[in-house]
Amino acid sequence: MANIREIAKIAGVSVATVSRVLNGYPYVKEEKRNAVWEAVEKLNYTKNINAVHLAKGKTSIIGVVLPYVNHPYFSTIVEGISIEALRYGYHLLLFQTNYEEKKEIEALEMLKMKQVDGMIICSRTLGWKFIEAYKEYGPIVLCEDVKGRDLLSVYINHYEAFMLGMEYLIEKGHRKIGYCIGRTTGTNSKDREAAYRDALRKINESPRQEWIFDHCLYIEDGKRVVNELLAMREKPTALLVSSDQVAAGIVLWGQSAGWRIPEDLAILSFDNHPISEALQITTMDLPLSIMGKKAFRMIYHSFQNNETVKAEKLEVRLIERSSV
Amino acid sequence: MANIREIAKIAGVSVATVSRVLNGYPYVKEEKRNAVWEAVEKLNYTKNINAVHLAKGKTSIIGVVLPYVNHPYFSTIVEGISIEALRYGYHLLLFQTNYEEKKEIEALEMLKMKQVDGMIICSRTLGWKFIEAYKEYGPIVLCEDVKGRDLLSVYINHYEAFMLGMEYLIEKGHRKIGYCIGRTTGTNSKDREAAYRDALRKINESPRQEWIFDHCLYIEDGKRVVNELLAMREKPTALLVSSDQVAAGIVLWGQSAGWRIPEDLAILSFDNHPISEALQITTMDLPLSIMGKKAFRMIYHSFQNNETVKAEKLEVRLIERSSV
DNA sequence: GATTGCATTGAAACGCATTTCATACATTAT
DNA sequence: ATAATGTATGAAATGCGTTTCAATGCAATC
Repeated sequence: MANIREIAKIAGVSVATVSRVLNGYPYVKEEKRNAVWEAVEKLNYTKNINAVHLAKGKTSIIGVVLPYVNHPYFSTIVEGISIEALRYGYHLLLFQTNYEEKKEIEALEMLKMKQVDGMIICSRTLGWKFIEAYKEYGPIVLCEDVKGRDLLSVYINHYEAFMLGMEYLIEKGHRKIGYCIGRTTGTNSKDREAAYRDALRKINESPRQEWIFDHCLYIEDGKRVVNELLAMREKPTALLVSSDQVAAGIVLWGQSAGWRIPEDLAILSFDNHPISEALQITTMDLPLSIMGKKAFRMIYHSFQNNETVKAEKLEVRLIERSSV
Repeated sequence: MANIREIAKIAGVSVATVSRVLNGYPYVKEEKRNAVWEAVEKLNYTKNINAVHLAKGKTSIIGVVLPYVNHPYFSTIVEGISIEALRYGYHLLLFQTNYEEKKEIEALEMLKMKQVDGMIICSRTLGWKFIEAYKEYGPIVLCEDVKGRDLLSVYINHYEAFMLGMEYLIEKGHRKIGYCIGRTTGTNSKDREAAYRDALRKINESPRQEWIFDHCLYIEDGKRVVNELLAMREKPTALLVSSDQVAAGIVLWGQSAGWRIPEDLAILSFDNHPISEALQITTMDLPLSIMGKKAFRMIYHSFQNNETVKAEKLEVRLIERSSV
């Protein structure tokens, strides 16, 4: 493939002039400009973008770290990031980590190696310290409350959101409440657990381990939850479910086990994914796509080195339907 | 940031030796090797990966072109690609196109510019010719039947799959059959339409335009379909639905309109997404994750320039449940 | 007529790792 | 003892676009 020097030779100008033409800079005579474009045409030339990246010291690529692409929670965030990235001429490099620390570190290393200009971490398992060690190489935004640490953050206050949910259930008369969560580690999960415990404490109920269902991510996990519930002597009367997907699974498999929702089991879930509307599940609307967009913008602003807001909290709201 | 020359200076060796150490090549004395690693440690050095990309002429990045990340059909393919890419040390650059030609071209240009070593096109709107023009810059695999064209392809024969579905519906006694599809253009869609028409012809029914529902992608599109059906004087008795998501929407909103499935409306859909199991929807299992994996492997093989199979057809199978 | 300033343009340096080629020494085979 | 291998190492070329700096040409200002 041709390079800029060949173009220069054919067009009878210097490489600097070719570069000027290619990048639309002024101060090039019309005729030379034309000569360059003609040579470009003739040789079917395209820039080698890796040389550009090297020379400029940046790539216009943002890394996106997430455990699974295939979960609506994450793919909605990515969608948001993607829309905004396109608007500003950025591309997205995907790092699917499966929550393995090694993969997360590899992703961060890509920031240090200048593979990406910035990083959005949708969810992580790696400790703070580790991540902070990389922020000198480029902006990193996390989709969680960083609790005052010096990292960028766009987040939903899951303590508040879960508390809101708990209060709603309690207000509806529930006292025996369980919950389903994707994992028990991670800021978001810890916050939710704290809200759960605090809410129960307020009504003098103590948390019951068997009513806490871990590893609930996908619709089919709802099936497992239903089966476990069926095997229990004492069931909760309500469940807070961290994902509409799982909630849908619980509702559907619960119904096929003969349960009426909410009479036999009330469900309050999170995300406000269209599936919750289809099933009339009461859910907490989480602005995931917006979270993605804001995460991108935060990175983008930090490139313009405007004084950026370090952390931005997004509001949730309860969508009352008929599963509670 | 330090570079390889500084490391060489500090370690008292040449840059070539540093490169050897960094890349684990033999023929370096133990002591020099150690000296290099020490210098690396001391300067907190990391390779500038853009220089590596430039020097090697490749990036170990594969481009993934798709219209929407946020649809289970595509995110499942991406998941498959991602798993396999990770295994072989490749990364994924996402190109969300929204089916805009301009964006698809931009993606292909990235192949020419050597931003990516190869490209997987999950779905496209751009013509063949255009894509073929880029295959000289790297392997391109499409997730559709390329019908003998000289492009790599991993595909599901949607004519057969749709025909299978039609025959199943017909066998169950249906003659008034409609279908829902994501878009009407595109190889896969055209193939499905052909199967639909051919199947109807066999039973001497003529296709009815109002029973063909376009733009059906997400669960909420099912709502629209139900509403349109409710407004019809003569409804079909069965619907072939190209996505489980839409099928789920139809089943759920249909039920809330008082329909019994399959008595009032039979539904046969595609994907075998877990939602179809939860709703007991009869569906055609499409090996989407496998398609992603195979697409990646095809690219990978073409790098090893083994003689590669140019096209691979994947089998589908009907999962009988109770929506027909 | 001299000075200031903008428009044009190219040489060369820069960003940085990889890889080839030549060289030097140490072994092993003949 | 000599040829043939293998080990070890560095200089220099290579991949390629961007950017700085100096220089030249030409028009406007004083």
